[in-house]
Amino acid sequence: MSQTASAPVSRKTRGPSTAKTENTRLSVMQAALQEFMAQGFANAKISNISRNAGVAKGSVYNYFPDKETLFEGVLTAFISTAKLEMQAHERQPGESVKMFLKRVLLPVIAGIETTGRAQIARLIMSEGARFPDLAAAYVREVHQPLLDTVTDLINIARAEGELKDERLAAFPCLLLAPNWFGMVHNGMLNPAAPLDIGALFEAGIDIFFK
Amino acid sequence: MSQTASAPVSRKTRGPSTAKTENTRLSVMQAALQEFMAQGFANAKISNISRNAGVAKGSVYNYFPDKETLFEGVLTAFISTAKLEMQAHERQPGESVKMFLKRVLLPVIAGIETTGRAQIARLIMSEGARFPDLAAAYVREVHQPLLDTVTDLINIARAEGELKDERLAAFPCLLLAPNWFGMVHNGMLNPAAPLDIGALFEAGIDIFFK
Amino acid sequence: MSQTASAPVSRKTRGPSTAKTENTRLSVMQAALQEFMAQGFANAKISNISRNAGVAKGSVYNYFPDKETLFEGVLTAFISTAKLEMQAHERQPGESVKMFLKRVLLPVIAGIETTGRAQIARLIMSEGARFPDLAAAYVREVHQPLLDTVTDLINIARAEGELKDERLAAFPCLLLAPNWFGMVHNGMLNPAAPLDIGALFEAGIDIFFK
Amino acid sequence: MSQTASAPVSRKTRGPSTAKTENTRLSVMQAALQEFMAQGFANAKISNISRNAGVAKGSVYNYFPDKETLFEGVLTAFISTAKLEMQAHERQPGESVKMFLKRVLLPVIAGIETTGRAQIARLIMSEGARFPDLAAAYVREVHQPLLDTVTDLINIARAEGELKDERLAAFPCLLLAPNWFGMVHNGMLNPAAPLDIGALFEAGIDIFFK
DNA sequence: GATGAATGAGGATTCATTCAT
DNA sequence: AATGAATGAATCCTCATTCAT
Repeated sequence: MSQTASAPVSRKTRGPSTAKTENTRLSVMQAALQEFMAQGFANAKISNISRNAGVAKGSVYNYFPDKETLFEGVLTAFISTAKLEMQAHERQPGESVKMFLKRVLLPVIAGIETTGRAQIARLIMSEGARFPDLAAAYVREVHQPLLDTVTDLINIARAEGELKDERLAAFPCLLLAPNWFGMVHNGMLNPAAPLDIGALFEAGIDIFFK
Repeated sequence: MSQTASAPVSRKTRGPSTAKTENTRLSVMQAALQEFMAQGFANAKISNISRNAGVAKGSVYNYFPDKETLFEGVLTAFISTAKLEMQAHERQPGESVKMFLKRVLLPVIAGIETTGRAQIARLIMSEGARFPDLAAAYVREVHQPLLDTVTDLINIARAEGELKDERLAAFPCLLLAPNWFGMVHNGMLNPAAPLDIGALFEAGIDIFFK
Repeated sequence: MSQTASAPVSRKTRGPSTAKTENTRLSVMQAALQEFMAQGFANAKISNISRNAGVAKGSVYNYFPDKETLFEGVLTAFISTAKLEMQAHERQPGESVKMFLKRVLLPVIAGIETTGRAQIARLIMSEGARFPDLAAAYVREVHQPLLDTVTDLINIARAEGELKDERLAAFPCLLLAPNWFGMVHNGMLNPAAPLDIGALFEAGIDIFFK
Repeated sequence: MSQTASAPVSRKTRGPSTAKTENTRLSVMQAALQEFMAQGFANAKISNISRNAGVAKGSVYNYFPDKETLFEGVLTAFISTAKLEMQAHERQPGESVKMFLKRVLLPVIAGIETTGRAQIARLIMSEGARFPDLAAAYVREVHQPLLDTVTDLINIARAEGELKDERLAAFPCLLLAPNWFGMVHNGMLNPAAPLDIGALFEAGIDIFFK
């Protein structure tokens, strides 16, 4: 990294440009994500993906050896994207856990439908049973970290006397359950009358934290 | 069977063949439910269903015109089965809503995985987006009635002063959210480490009701 | 190689790039031969050939317009290589035809598996029906010359009284038949228990020449 | 077999007739054999096979799970057919081994091209390297039994003093080598000028047996 | 009604070949 | 000349559905 600007590292290799290649891969992945989210794995068509990506059918196979790998690859990639970077946030001096949750976590949850996170979670719900590795990746990358964070906060609240009830500490996932119900409701049970997941989550916070 | 040939009862609409037919229809439906629950709609094979039902592949089509109708028919039928007959229960004199919930609803929820109700719910979660009518039927027959019952109870608890917080009354579904999270967890996120949904639900009751 | 830079020989048709080009062509041909021998025509992959040749896939097409031409080109070239240079050898004074065959031809036949000749012959056997031109080239360049040589020798042996039986003269190919059987056996029928083609051929000589 | 005509055993089961089914299987197998012999495995098209069999493409898969199994199944079946039933023949009193070979084996070999045996042998030669199980089956069912028979006869001829030379006893396959060369010649090297394999084989017999 | 062989539309996948860089 | 990503025709295989028996 001590290299100065006078040393142009990226010398184009011969042949097709690397940039174009990366664009193609990205197009394919985005088109695939759309198709899988809209149709599910079994109903998704490679031909739809390639068409929407603006490439030939065979091009998809230049990047992923088969449909299954494409599915897992795309989902895994977007799962990483979906990671909530909670650890970057700190409680401010004198801020209660409840306030911290509302300030930091609530906006994220409230935007779950608009950022695509709910879509991914629903795809995991739909296909997780048939793609255990994928589900495991989702849990490892997204669900468990969030649950761990929430668990820590609950324990802190207990220690600091903010939280009297020990039940939530026994089942921290209760704090997140409203989100899951909301996503199920909005995507599967009754998409015509979607719930406001932010409101749901906030109500939960209010109840759990007295 | 003690009926002799001398008693040829006139029957245009009902006969011995009808009973056999009904048995066959039932075999097909049960086999279909198993297959759909295990594989999802797209991966379910009519041939598996007919084999497990002990009939020929073509016979399935004597009862259901196509796979989709079979799916919706079977699910709809078993959804009715899954209805919780809460209305048959009454609060006992002096019983709090909380106690009533624990006495009547908790056992049902606790057995959700063993009675097949969770399986059906998960199938709705997996396929609901692609079968809105089915999802609507599930909501109408199962989810909404339960939610209505719970809502009523919450309102009663509020009215009787048992429940101080008005948030639960605003979002009664919060009471049921833990169940949904549990079903998602056990079926899709981490089947290897299933949660005790009964315990989860009970903890929720304890927290929500003080 | 001792030529210095101060001797820029004028060469319009030949240049440094030509040498490089020839090397590339040779790499491709060798890799192609290996691939075709190992996989047969239909199963051979251009991508394997280019990889093993250390060039890009497209470069193969700078030298051969298509797979078929590559196949025939490579085989034809190596067929020439496989030519047995029998005509360079002379019978020594007093040497019987039988002795001459054992001294000159037997070693060649005995080494047929290790020199790659058997591999090429087997490729001709596998693909000859689909590439008649190739088979014809093989016959013209390799098989027929050997057969002619052998025929001449048999006639000489007959004339010189070394060979009493006229049947071999009628069917000189009988002398070569053991080789073909050996190659079929070793490559197609039972590669796990290869025959010693040299021994087979020698036994044939011994029997044919009394 | 003591059953009289008054006991019609074959009662039609419900559904499609078994006879038609067997016809279909046979059509498919024959069409497949033709296609594979004409094109080799890799170039054979299932669509050609089904068309020539007069059935739908999918019907082929009712009998064989995939192309490879079809190939091996068909070949294996016809290999059994190709078995030479030599053991049914006995040397007549006073008949020399040589005469016996000419009376019994020669006609079979002479008709090798017209009975389809040569075609099958050539298919084994073409594909044996890629289908070792098939080659093994051919050796086990066809080649080895014939070689064993021939070996026995050679040993008998040796024992009875008809055959002086011990070389043939050491390499009995030499007796069969002319056939293989003939098949290679006629199918792969020079189909335009086919050899008379019967004449070739007979000349071999004459030479080997003095 | 029951049967299961036959059907063929549909979709995943391969790979020789092209061509912009 | 060299490169290798892009192409798409070609082919295997699946499986819901039909229908003669």
